[in-house]
Order: sequence, then structure tokens, then C-alpha cells
Amino acid sequence: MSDDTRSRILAAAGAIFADCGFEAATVREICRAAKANLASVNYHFGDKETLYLETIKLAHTLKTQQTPLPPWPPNTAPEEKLRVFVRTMLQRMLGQHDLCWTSRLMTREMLQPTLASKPLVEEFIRPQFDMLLSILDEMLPPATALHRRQKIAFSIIGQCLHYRISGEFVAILIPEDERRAGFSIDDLEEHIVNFSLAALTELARDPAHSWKYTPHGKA
Amino acid sequence: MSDDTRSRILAAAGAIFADCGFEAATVREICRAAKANLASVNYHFGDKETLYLETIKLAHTLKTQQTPLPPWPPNTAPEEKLRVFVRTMLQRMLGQHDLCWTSRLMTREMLQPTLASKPLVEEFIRPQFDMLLSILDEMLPPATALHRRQKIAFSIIGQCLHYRISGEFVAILIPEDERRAGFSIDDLEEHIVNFSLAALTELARDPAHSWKYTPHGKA
DNA sequence: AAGCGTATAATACATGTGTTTGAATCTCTC
DNA sequence: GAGAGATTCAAACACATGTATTATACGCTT
Repeated sequence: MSDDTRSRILAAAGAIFADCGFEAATVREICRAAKANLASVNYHFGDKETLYLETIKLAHTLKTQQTPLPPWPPNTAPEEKLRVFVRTMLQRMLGQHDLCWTSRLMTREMLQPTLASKPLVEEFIRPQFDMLLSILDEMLPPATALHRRQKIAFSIIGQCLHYRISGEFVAILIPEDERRAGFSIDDLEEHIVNFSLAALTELARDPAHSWKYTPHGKA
Repeated sequence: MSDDTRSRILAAAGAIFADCGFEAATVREICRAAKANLASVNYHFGDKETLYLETIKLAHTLKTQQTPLPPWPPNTAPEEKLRVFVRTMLQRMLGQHDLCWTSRLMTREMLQPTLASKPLVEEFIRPQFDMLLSILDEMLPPATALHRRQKIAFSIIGQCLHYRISGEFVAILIPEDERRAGFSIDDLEEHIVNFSLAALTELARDPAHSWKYTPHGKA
């Protein structure tokens, strides 16, 4: 039963921290939501801050075990891998409403990094990022500079992330009926993969960029 | 001089609200930063919340007048318009360190919408969004469905926004020397425009998508 | 059944918060 | 220059929060 209230507190804290942020969330609210006594957070975790860190660790764990890096069959086409990657990312961020506090929590960490950010990136984000890079490797000319591959990776990640971060703004910009019609997770997956593969195809076809783009309007 | 402290408070509040969020920011800290008395916030604004709303309005105003929708010469190529659009967006979000609290504030509103979000979107975001849509209109097959154009617009916006939102994570992922070498605003502008134009070119060249992508892995 | 360690509960305390107050100071008009 | 209104200031208030303390109930060994 000790473990019971402990994990109840963790779950409640996850959702509330994700909603309100560390400072705005109150121990009292968390305990009320967890149906636990006010003192239990102090008993089980010492103080509010280590409860927060513990919550982030949990988000970590849940995320990785809930959607592990999928092991592809040996000869999977990189296009297919990219599709699965995008799908997984969107699913993690927009699907699973009961567990989506994990991504909201990570989003908060992005915006306002705490001490937990660095290990979070190293243990959870970087493997994903490297995997995306390796997928791109298979589709790009072998001599493509590292920083180019990184920026392409960020372009793909940014497209996915946008619907988590700016979801509320999207909801205001696009009327609901239209949103239901063309902005389901499947729709977004199709679009992002289409868009990104189109870009990669064209970049591979014409690495010199026929429209001769140059930075400062002197084109 | 009344107006002086009033605007000093507004400026300080903007930066601090952007850094800490509404709840975590304290009136005392704001007044200390503004070199104003603690009571002045209440005298000039009534309470903390209307100070916050006033701050958002100011962010609004500053942003629109600082980088107004640029009026293109009549026959500007859409590619060039897109370039300027992306550049403006990046510049607003990453450049101008003294005024970048405005975009951080808006980012916060995205993540945790308040009552101010809706007017913010309608008055400030939607015009930009519509302008981007009209630029895309010039480059896409005329029959392109609205929701496709919207998603393409979000793909471009998402790429730009990513460096504001996840900037800290990018900073951890990419070692500093590499970051300096390939992730300046100019570099990002070039990449995002390249990537997006490549996608648009390929989508226009082959609207049926030669790699025959279909959503559920049955390709 | 007694005693012990553990988990929970209710309460108390110190601190920091937004807000208010009333006097002091400044600014401008007459 | 005097007075009235506007503005600033230091201090205080009421309240909510994180944390600590104490007491009680439970499960387990002996």
C-alpha cells in the first residue's frame, strides 16, 4: 500500500506538472488528485523537487517502454523506416490521451530547461535523433555534410513537434470540421512523410538546387 | 515619468513573464528589474493578471510594427517571397535578443493557452498564416486542396518554430563548434527554404508521388 | 499478544506571494 | 508660491504554499 500511494502520487504529479508546470503545480493539488495525504509527498519523495525529477524519470521510462525503437526487418526500405519513425513520433505526441502528459512534460522541459533536461536529451532524445540520422543516411548522397543531415532531421522533427506544441493554435486557425476532415494522425503522417520524401527526392535528384537559391536576395 | 515607470514595468514584465511564465513570475521580481516600487504594478495596472494581458498586447504591437508584413514589389517570384517569409520568421524568433521575449511569450501562450490566446491568433498569427498560404498558392497546382496547403504551411512554420521551441535541446544535441559552423540564422534560412522548395518542386513535378506512399505500410 | 518499524493522517510553522494602505513626494496649474 | 492631483514609497495584511512535527493505525516478527 505504500507503493500504491507512491505510484498514485507519481501519476497524479505527472499530469499536474505537465499541465501547470513545476512552480504553478501545488503539492496540495497533487495529493488531492492522488487521494493521498498532504504529508505523503514529503514522506515518499522528500520534497517537491525530487518528486518532479522522479516524475520526469517515470515519463522517460513509460515513453521508452511504451513505444520502443522499433527493430526493422533487415532489408526495410529507408522510406518505410522514415514512415514508421514519423508515425511513432506523432502517435507518442498526439495519441494515447491517458499517457500524453509525458510528452507535455517533455515539451515543458524544452521550453524551460531544468537540470533534468540534459540527461533527458542524452538518454531519450539523442538515440531517436541518431536513429533518424541513420535513416536519412540511407537516402542521401554519401558525401552529404553532417550539419546538412542534422538540419534535415530537425526539419522532420519540427514538422511533427509542431502539432504537439502549437496544437492549440492549430485548433484556433483551422475550423473544427475541416480539422476533423484532414488533420487526423493518419493524415498528418501521410503529409509529413510525403513532404519530407519529396524534399529528399528532389535534393537527391538535383543537389545543386536548380532554383539557385542564395541567402541574401541576390539570387 | 508616470509613463516612464509604467513602460519600464511593461518591458521588465515582458522579459520575466517570457522566462518564467505567469505563475512563477513574481511581481516583486518584476518591480526589482524595473527599478520600480512594489506597489506600482498595482497602481498602474490594477493587478498582476491585467499586467500580463497588457504585456501580451505590447508583444503584439512590437512584433507587428517591428517586422510588418513586407509589401513585395508587384512581380516578386513566390520563391523569393517564401525566402523572405522564412527569414522574417527566423529573425523574429532568434534574432533581436533585446526583443525576443515577445516570441518566447507567444510560445508560452501556445503551450498553455490563456484567454489571450484566441485574439492573439486572430490578430497576429492568422494574417501571417494567410500570407504564407497565398504564397504557396502561387507555387502549387491550382486544384490543391485547402487542407493540403494548410499542412504544407504548417510544415514550413514547424521547421522555423522548432529552433525557437527546442532551441535548448538543439544546443545539447549539437556540439557548440558544430553549431556555430552550420546553424546560424542564415544557415537555417537557407536550409529551410531549400528543403521546402525542394519538396514543393517535387510535389509539383509529380503530384502522384512516384514512391507510391500509402499510410499503413501496405505500400 | 506485545513490540517494532512503517505508512498515513491532522496539524502547525515559516516563508513568499499578491494586494492594500496611508503617508510622503513630485508635477503642474492658477 | 500654494495647493491639488498624480505618483511613489515603505510597511503591513491576508492568504496560500512547501515543509516539519506529532500522533495514530497497520502489518509483521517473536
